[in-house]
Amino acid sequence: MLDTVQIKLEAYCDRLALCETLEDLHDFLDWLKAFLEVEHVAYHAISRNKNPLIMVTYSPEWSDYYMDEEFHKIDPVVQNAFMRFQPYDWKSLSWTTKAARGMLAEAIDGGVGDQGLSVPIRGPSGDLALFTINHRTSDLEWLRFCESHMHVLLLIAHYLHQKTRAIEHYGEVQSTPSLSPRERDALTYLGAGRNRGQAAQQLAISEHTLRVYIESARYKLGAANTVSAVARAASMGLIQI
Amino acid sequence: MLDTVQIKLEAYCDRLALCETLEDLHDFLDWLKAFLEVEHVAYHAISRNKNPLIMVTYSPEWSDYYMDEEFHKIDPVVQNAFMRFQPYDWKSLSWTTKAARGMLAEAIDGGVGDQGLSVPIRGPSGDLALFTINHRTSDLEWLRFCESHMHVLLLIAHYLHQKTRAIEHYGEVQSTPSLSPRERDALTYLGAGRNRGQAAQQLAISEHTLRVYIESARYKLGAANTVSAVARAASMGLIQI
DNA sequence: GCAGCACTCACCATTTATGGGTATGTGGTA
DNA sequence: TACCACATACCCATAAATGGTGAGTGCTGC
Repeated sequence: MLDTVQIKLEAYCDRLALCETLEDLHDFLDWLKAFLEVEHVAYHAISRNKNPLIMVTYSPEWSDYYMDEEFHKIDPVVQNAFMRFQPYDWKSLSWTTKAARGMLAEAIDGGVGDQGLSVPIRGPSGDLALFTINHRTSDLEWLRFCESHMHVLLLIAHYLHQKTRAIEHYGEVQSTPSLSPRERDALTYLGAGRNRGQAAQQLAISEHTLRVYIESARYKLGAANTVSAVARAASMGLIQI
Repeated sequence: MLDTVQIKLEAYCDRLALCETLEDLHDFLDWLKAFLEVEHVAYHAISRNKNPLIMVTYSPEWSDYYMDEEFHKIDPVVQNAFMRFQPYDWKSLSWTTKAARGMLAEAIDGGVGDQGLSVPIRGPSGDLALFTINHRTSDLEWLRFCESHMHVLLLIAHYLHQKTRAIEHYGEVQSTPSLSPRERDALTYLGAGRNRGQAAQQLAISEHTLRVYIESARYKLGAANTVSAVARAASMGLIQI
């Protein structure tokens, strides 16, 4: 494990720049694992417009078993990704439920190290990814490693996610539609729990007019109904609930 | 303007660590402006549970005018924050609309530099902030500055946002409710545009049962109706649309 | 072991939303 | 200047959601 903070980010970025496909990225993770001198690195991406993307250096057996068992639904590491901003140590998570403890035990049997640090990364439209480093060492040494590498790990996670987005064409496909002010207003009031009558009253327009906005927004968002339209607008950040 | 990449992040973090209130943070921005040797720095935070938080080193006149005119609704810099992952140069934005061009002209009259770089930062629950540096110089010099400081600016933005979240107690106050798996499933299908009958069918449960989940989720989320519940869950990131 | 929570199923009357069609004036953009 | 997107307004038949009430099983943490 590296003892110094001075990991050459240039070397990292240069190596990352060589990647053009997901296979390249997978090779890159192996390289990164050696570069950081940790036992495993992992990258999980969750995006609404794409299938989940998982790239790990864990054994295929453990990965497959993890997915078959749908462990992501109980894994505190994954669950916390939705709530955290700062990178978090696996030891800081709540492993109280029986299912979580069982999974952890199986993971360690499957070759996963007991020390882990996960870096959440967020992009537009609810785009969420998790970059994880995993190792097997003493608590003290791990703590020192994490503290001294925090800056670098944040940047590594950011650039890795950026590269993945570029390869997967995340930015292009999203094409966040632009809603008119009135359409935003309409969806905002509906999202706040008002029904159409109340929303129309608060916007000082007729309910009929309000409906035009809703349907227009629904069309723009490609939503099948009002619920979906409001949900999409909310998750895209087009409206604030 | 600094010519080298070697800004001491330690100095930055040490200075930031001294901040305990929003006033401190405002002073910090002034310090940071001098530290980076740029004309202005700005921080805008948008969170659904909080009032928008704006801290800038622009003149109070321009800031007030900006808010009075609600320029954020037409400002391409702000609008792009919702769609971008990477830091973006103001020149890369679309200034085609008359309103945007007019605002830009007024901004420059108001003391804002013509060169700008904005760094979007995202936290949990749709939490979005924007860290901006602003200057008045040649395109070439600005480009070199931005390229050479990209790493540092990303980290500065991250830590600044982290500090702001800590001071504003973003993470604590939110108290994101925890939905049961079935409740999440129910809201997810509804958010995807299914009606209750379809959602129930896909979950292989009766429509009556589905309703129990919806109402339970609505109660947990404090939502007045289904639309609001789905919208809140979506904007909190509890479900993926 | 018990309390609590998650999950499952059922009915009925009332309120609300939806889909589809049609029309006009205004503002900005190409 | 021609066109397009936006904002405004209306009707009607059908489909869907809501509110209130009740009850049983199984797992889990204290």
